[in-house]
Amino acid sequence: MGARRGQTDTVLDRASPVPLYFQLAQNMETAIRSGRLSSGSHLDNELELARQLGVSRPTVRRAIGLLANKGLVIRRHGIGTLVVPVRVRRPVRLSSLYDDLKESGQTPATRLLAIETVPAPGEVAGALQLSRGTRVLHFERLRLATDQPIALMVNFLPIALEELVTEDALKTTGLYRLLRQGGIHLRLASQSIGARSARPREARLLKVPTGAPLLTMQRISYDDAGQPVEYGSHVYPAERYSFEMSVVADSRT
Amino acid sequence: MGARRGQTDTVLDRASPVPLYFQLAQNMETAIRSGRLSSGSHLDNELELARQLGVSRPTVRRAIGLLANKGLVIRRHGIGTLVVPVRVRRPVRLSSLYDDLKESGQTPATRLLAIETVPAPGEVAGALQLSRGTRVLHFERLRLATDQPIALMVNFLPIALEELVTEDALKTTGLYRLLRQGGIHLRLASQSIGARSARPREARLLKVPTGAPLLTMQRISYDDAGQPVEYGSHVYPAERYSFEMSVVADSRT
DNA sequence: GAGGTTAGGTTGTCATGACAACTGTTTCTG
DNA sequence: CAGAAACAGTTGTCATGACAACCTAACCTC
Repeated sequence: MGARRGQTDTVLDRASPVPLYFQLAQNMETAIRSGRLSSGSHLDNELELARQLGVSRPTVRRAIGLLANKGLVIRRHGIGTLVVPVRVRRPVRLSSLYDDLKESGQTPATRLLAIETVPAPGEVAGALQLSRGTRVLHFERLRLATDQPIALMVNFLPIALEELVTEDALKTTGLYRLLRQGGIHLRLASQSIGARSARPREARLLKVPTGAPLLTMQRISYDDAGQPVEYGSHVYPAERYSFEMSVVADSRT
Repeated sequence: MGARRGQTDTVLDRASPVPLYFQLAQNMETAIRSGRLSSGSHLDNELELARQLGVSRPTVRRAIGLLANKGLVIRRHGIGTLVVPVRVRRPVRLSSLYDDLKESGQTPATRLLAIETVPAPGEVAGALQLSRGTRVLHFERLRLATDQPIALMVNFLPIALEELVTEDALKTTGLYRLLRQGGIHLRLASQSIGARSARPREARLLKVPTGAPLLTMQRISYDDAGQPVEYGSHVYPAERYSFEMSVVADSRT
């Protein structure tokens, strides 16, 4: 016996606080990444999936919509939904380098070079929407992956976060995880990626020749309420770091 | 007389082929960017908006969802939806450099350095899912903004597009616009942003010193059907170019 | 006055139903 | 045999209704 099951051999938990469409999307993503749903194959149609899983079609559509936004599947009007060839992606997102490294199996380490409060320089004050000279929390970290330096990060935060972001905490945890633990939910960031030559101090710290090409990123992060929470200016040795991302075209879905 | 109107002084056209939620999202985006909806202010609640506009709540939600994904508004459960401070954004998207330049008021120009068919190098063959050595269309362009070189772009396309992407067409139009006109809808791209030093030829073309830092981008674009359509390898002089983007955190919306 | 409780308003989730629009195939027609 | 037309199957759009979860502020109680 046992009900006829389709391609998604999953069980949804209606008692869970996690929404059904989200559970479903995760299950499908797992199925795709594990190869249970092979590249290029058609998904069952939406009505059929809804019937199999005992949910409504909008719920199925919403789950598939998430996957489509991630670029894992492609919908085609009149045709169906197909699974995209899986590729390695490191999407640009609001997560910490620490998490990313851990996920990829490397052993991350942090050297805290400085932590102090300073008057905000002009650019920082503008970014954090403070008046110039307001004292802010400033720190500088050197990030290593398997003993090789991969990032030099300078950060400025509003002074109110001084108690949350402490010296000890920074040595063992990434900044974003810290903020999340403190109940601060980052929702939005604007960032700029560029390049320039390594200055002598940077070169020494990152163990590259002076003048070597560096990737640079400036980022301003905002929380739930739209308040700026962090200004970061990071540099990465170009031969050891790059940004991978997948981009989905504006489709009206 | 005249019906009471809320913050979105808009008219929706039910006869238009453009979906209502999309019309609404565009109207709201215009209102936000023009300042008619000021930063930090609350939007009317969803039911109220639905009533004002004569549409259903799901339609309003979908429109607001689009804006939230773009980072223009932030939704807060139990609170409402607020307008995010407007900032200059150049989101990473599937558009052409040509379009971007035109939008920002510069006068773009293109010098076509080469166009020919060649056997696909290994990396290109892999990207386009062809067997190594298959002939592909290859071309190289130098892009200028107000007579200053800002990008050196190398592209490889399947040979089938030879008739669409011609020498004359490339001189006057961007590649992406060309493809769109040819009925090819790009839906997805995976790209990698990095940096390295300028080689002599690149330096000469881009008018920077040899060894100067360059931003690099590799991109593979896929169409509707998930087929790879283009492989591009571009370099930008770091002092004249950077990637601006806004990132929205994974929220379950 | 401080703290907990309640009420009202908001977004979040989910179901059901209906029809439109698009695609590929089959069938019909000339 | 070729082209046009009908058809079946799919995703796209939109409406209505209901309840849950969450936040703020006012109120009540101690």
